[in-house]
Amino acid sequence: MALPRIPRERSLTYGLVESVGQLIVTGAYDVQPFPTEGELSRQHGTSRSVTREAVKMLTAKGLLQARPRQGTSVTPEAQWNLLDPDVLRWLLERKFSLQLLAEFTEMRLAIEPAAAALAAKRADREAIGRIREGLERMKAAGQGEDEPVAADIAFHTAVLAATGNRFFAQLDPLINTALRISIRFTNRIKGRAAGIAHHEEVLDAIAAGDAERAALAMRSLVGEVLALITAASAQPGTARKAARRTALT
Amino acid sequence: MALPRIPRERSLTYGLVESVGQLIVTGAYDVQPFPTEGELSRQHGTSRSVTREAVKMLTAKGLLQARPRQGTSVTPEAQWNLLDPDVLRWLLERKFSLQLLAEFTEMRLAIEPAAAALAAKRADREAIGRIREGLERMKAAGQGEDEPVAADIAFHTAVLAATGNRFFAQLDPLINTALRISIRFTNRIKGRAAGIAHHEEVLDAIAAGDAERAALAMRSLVGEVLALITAASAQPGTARKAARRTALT
DNA sequence: CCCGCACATATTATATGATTATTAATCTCA
DNA sequence: TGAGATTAATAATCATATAATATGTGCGGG
Repeated sequence: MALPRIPRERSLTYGLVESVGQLIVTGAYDVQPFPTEGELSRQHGTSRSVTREAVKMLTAKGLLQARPRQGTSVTPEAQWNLLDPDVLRWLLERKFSLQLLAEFTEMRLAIEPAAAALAAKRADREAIGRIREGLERMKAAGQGEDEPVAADIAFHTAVLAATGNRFFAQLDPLINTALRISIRFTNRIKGRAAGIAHHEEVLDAIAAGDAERAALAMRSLVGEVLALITAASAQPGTARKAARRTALT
Repeated sequence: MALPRIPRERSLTYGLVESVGQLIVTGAYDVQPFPTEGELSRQHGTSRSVTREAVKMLTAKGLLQARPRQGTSVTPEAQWNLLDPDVLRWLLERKFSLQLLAEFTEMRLAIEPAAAALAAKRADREAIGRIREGLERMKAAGQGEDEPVAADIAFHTAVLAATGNRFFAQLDPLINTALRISIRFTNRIKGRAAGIAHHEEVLDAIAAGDAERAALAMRSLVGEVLALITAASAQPGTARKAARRTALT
């Protein structure tokens, strides 16, 4: 039996991508210009090869652009590939804003009901089984920190996978990232019991093959999250507290 | 006045990213293993630095993974970042399939009606102006090849931008890519007059601030495209013809 | 004072060779 | 047979040199 084998992902290069990526999204280079390759190498104690490869990866994610004699620079925020899981994670963890979370949730509100409808239409037994599994885990989970979140995420992941559509499935890492943040935020405000009822309704509708009801149920589920977020952002002070809570390190 | 200044994007590295990216998505490495850095350099006549940087960019897009002693390998297709504009473009241009186009259009069917609704709710005058501009261009366009397509794309781009939501806006390059392919495909089947009427209805609803009507209009617009695509894929032979039409080079 | 051209210059882009770290595969020995 | 040590292949990293490319600078002429 093959071991799960932990992927490395902790080479100097990947480490540099992480650090510099986080620095970029937090706006560290909004005032001072982005350093040249040489400086960047010196600052992080890496060779130029490593630096260049990290810069190239960040370029592929749309965060940087480089031209000879002009130097490397941070691209305008509008060009960042927000749909890259790394970029979204850096933004949500390092530069959290209720505004950003709200915008993402608006997109979830477009995507997830459609996903539930597709899943219902497709009615793949095995896939539905995995959705049910996620729900059971949610119900069984205690008041710990990690397991309820993981179960909730597993539910949404299973729904996206059940669409049989590669693009919906691709949104999974993004929604996972955002959910981890989002749940941490909404759990304080609202108990989990109501949430479970909603999830149950989604599963029922999908299992029954009722696309329209599945979409409606999912819409009300996500819509409630969005309502919580927008309500919180209207209330001054909450944003700062939320940022503190979600910040890691 | 600063010239538009053509971005380079044609360095050896970017060229290599393009070639290898296209080779990967077409499945060239499904049978034979992905070459080692040294071989890849030799095959493409580039130095190891260039090769490594290109590999790193493709790694950032989720197409490759590398580990010492094991070599570089193509990641399972499920891990490819389909939401990266380059990856989607390579797939649609080099390994076109009606199935993929249909799946993407399913996602459009979830996204674009919601975008229209958000645009209507927001009712930003300037943004609506840009949507109208796209529509005017569509009406004015002759039977040329490029301008009608560009105008149609401009319309959809403007709607996404009018949402004021960064994530919807981010989907623009993806939808642009797919639209370029999609229009080329559907135009053969169906005249453009009906299309313009639908677009007009979307604009009217957004301008009137009627979110629900905007969503419905957009849904029927995109839904029609999806119907064309699924109808075509049911009809044998069409797929091959479509692939030939959309293939570049 | 302004324009246009050559030229210097800073920076990324590319090339090359060597060294190190990682890990799959093999071998050794109990 | 199996666990542990060894080997070897490969990416990862380092160091250095050269080339290409924009950007500024200064000079000459109008």
